[in-house]
This record gives sequence, structure tokens and C-alpha cells, in this order.
Amino acid sequence: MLSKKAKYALQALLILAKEYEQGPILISNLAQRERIPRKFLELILLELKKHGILQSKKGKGGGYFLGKSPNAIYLGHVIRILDGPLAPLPCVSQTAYMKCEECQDEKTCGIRMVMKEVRDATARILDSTSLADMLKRVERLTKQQTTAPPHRR
Amino acid sequence: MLSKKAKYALQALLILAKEYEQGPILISNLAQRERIPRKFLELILLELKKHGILQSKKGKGGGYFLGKSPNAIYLGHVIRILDGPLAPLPCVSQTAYMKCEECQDEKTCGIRMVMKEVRDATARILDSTSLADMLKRVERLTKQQTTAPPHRR
DNA sequence: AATGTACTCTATCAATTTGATAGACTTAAT
DNA sequence: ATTAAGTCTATCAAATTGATAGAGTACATT
Repeated sequence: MLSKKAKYALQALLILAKEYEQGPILISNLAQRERIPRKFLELILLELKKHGILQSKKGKGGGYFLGKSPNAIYLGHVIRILDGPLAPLPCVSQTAYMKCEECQDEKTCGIRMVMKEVRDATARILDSTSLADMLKRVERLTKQQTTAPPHRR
Repeated sequence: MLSKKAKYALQALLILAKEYEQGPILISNLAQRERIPRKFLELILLELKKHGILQSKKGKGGGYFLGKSPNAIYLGHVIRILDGPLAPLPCVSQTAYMKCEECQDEKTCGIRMVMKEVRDATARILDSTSLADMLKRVERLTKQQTTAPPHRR
């Protein structure tokens, strides 16, 4: 399950990506637009800043902006920062591997085999999808919706 | 993340599958062999029984056994029983859909699109892998290991 | 019918995680 | 100096997770 933290993060990042290069955006602005508790969002953005996803400027005229281009920020990275490893079991995590206690032989553990598949499938998607990719998909669909003839399914 | 509950369940089921048609197995036997707290395992098995995955017999000579053939029990089913929906967000769950509050337009939500992909990839794996499949894979690898020439990587 | 075995059910609990809030502090622009 | 805005640390309540306890019920055997 994606935590609220990670979900809020993605919501905020999506706005920051959409308005990339239009100068810093205020926390409170982001919080209002996405209906996120403001103080809670602060913590999230701070964490993202620590990991280079965001940069910020203090004082008047300050705010947050992306630390790198929207096509260089991958969902996998963001989610790992806020929710930890993508893997369903620590013993199949690439970024935070940990041996299962009491697993006699990791190589022949059936549960592990399947969970590794799940981890790989998840990572394949989230580590290849950037904020820019998401935006593109949203725009394509939004345009389609307004352009499409009525009464379609 | 897979909970301990679900992991314990799969461990126990794997044994019950391996020894399918050899009569009921005691909770305490399963608990010992997999080093699972016995009372905790009771709850898990009971839950699986409620959902038809297991059957049981009380009294002397009793114990638990699979409610259907190992090739008809899918990991997706087991995990959903113990951990709830596979989907990272309720709004992309097939089995427990719930609208996000405050999502203006579900159809054009970028986060949702990607999470739907993740859910589908996960479900594709877990809903197509049965206990029998897992067993087969384990056996294949176990045999390989003992048969393979030494000093290989 | 009595006994013992083994699953069943309900309650409870401690620890952890999650989502959220509060307030003092620092930096920068005017 | 003043005001705007991010930073940092602490704290909290609620929910979830992992686990334990004990009384109850069904069944087989003698």
C-alpha cells in the first residue's frame, strides 16, 4: 500500500513538474491546491529536499522547486524515500536487502522466488516512469476527453 | 510489504501442499517446523478455513488439510485474505475498489494510472501462481542444486 | 460415558507505524 | 526592522501488527 505520505508527495511533485521553471511555489499553495495538511506536507517536502528531489529558497519570494528536470525524477525513487523499499520482502529488495532469519536456503525458497518476481515487476514500472511521463499521459487523456465525441464509452 | 501473517500462511500452506493427501497435519506440527508462534498460526489457519482454502478435523487424529487441490490455490487469493487488496491504492483495486475522496477526475489521475499498472502486474503474477506451481519451482531448483557440478556460479 | 486430543472463538495487549499538529528557530527580501 | 517563508524537533492520537491467554466445542477411543 502506498502511504498518504508518498501519495501527497507525488501530488505535490506533479504540480511542481507542471509548473517547472515558473519559479518557486509555496508550501501553503501546494497544500491548499491538493488539500494536504500544510504542516504534514512541510515534512514531506523537507525529506524530498534532503534527497535532492527538491530545492528550496527561504524568505520572501521563496518556496520549493524541483531539484532536477521532471524527466529525471522517477516514481520509484520518490516512493522509496517516503515508504521504504518496493519489495514485498526484505530478502528480495535490491536497495535494502536483508536476509530472512531462519530461511534455510534462500536460493530454493519458493515464497522468495515469487516475491522477487513481484518486486521486479513493480520496480520495472516505477523506476521507468518519471514525473514528465506521468504528465504526458495525463495531458494526452485530458485532451482526449475534451476532444472526443460525446456519448462514447 | 507482505505481513508476517501472510508469510506464515504461505509457509504453512506450502507444507500442507507438499504433504497433500497424507491426512491432516497438526497446527503445532506446522508451527514447530516453520518456527511460527503456535497461537498466532491458529488464527491464520482459521481465517484460511473461513475462506475455503483449508479444511480441518477436530479431535484425535484431527488437524488441517487443504480445502482444494494445490493447483487450485493461488497466492493472490491467500494474500488478499490476510493482507487485503493487492492494489497500492484503493481506487485501483479490482476486488475492493474505493473511490479516492477528492480525486476530481479518476480517469485523468496520473498517479492512479501508474498505480493501476503496478496492481495489474502484481495481480498477474500472484493470481496465476498456485501452491503447486511454487512447489514445482522449488523442486526443480533443489534438484538442480544437488545435481549440478561443484564450483559453478 | 469418560477421557483426552485438537480445533474454535473472543478478548486483550504491547510495540510499531502512520497521519497529523505545535512551536520555536533561521534565512532572506524589502 | 519587519515580514515572509522554509527548517527543525518534539509530541500525539489512532490504527495496525504481531502475539498471547483462556475458556469452549467436537470428535475418537476406550
